[in-house]
Amino acid sequence: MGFDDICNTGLVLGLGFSSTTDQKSTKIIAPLGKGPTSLGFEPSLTLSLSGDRTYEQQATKKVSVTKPLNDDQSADLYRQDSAASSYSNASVKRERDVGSEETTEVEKVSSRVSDEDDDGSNARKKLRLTKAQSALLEESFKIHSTLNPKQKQDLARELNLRPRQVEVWFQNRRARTKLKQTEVDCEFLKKCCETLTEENRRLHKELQELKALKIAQPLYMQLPVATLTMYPSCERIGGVGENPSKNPFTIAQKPHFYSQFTNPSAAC
DNA sequence: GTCGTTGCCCTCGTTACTTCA
DNA sequence: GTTGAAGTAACGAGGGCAACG
Repeated sequence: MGFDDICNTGLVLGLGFSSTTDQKSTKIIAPLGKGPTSLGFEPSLTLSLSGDRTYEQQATKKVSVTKPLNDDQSADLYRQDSAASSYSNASVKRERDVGSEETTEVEKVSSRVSDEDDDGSNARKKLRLTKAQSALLEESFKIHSTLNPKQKQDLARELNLRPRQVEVWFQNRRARTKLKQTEVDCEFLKKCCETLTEENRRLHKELQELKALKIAQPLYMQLPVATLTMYPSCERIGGVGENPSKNPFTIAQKPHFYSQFTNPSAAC
């Protein structure tokens, strides 16, 4: 007896993925309003992820980037800053130290970097931002995950950092945020997978029980309908209540030809 | 209107450095 | 003091978009 036999019993076990599946048996709600949008699918059974863009900056990215370019003031500021640079390399050109003239004692680290810049050494510089700097950057990030040139300039001036440093910090911050969100999404999907696996296992077990019941009781020995116990899942699959005529268990609802031999207590 | 170029910014992946257990 | 892991600043590559000629 194989799977085909199961199918021949007239019992139907439905467990699959569909975007419109009635999912009342498993109620999993995304813990976050944000979903794993990086994945190209939505587990349909209960993983009705919102589909909201996880990172709103995706939508606002170009706005925040391009809009300021239309702002003559900020664009001029940026161009002015660019013009002040004597570097030709694009990446180096960004390394403008606009705030170096306002160095304070708080920013000794960044000052050190500026000094090294003056050396012209090509060694990679790495500084640790002060707590105050990090706090202000975080504060700004909460408000805007991306910065327009003017905001960048202002923030850099306020922090006594180069605009490029602010820019890099925001880039890295976005990356870290995305990474964290991905990890959260991953955990969520793992839990969903476990739940679905468990549900699948349970339904298979249920099916086996029903199958065994079917075998134990030949057709002419079917129990009267009143004695049948309908499993909740079967009710769902069978559509009981919607249209009784489509009930897969209707065979016992009609008086059977051999009903006089029916023995509810027959165990074999 | 279309095309090529330029400039800017982005993400992604990586490297290098710092901090901490 | 050493070491490995984690965190993170910095970088380069590649791509998208807008402005311009």
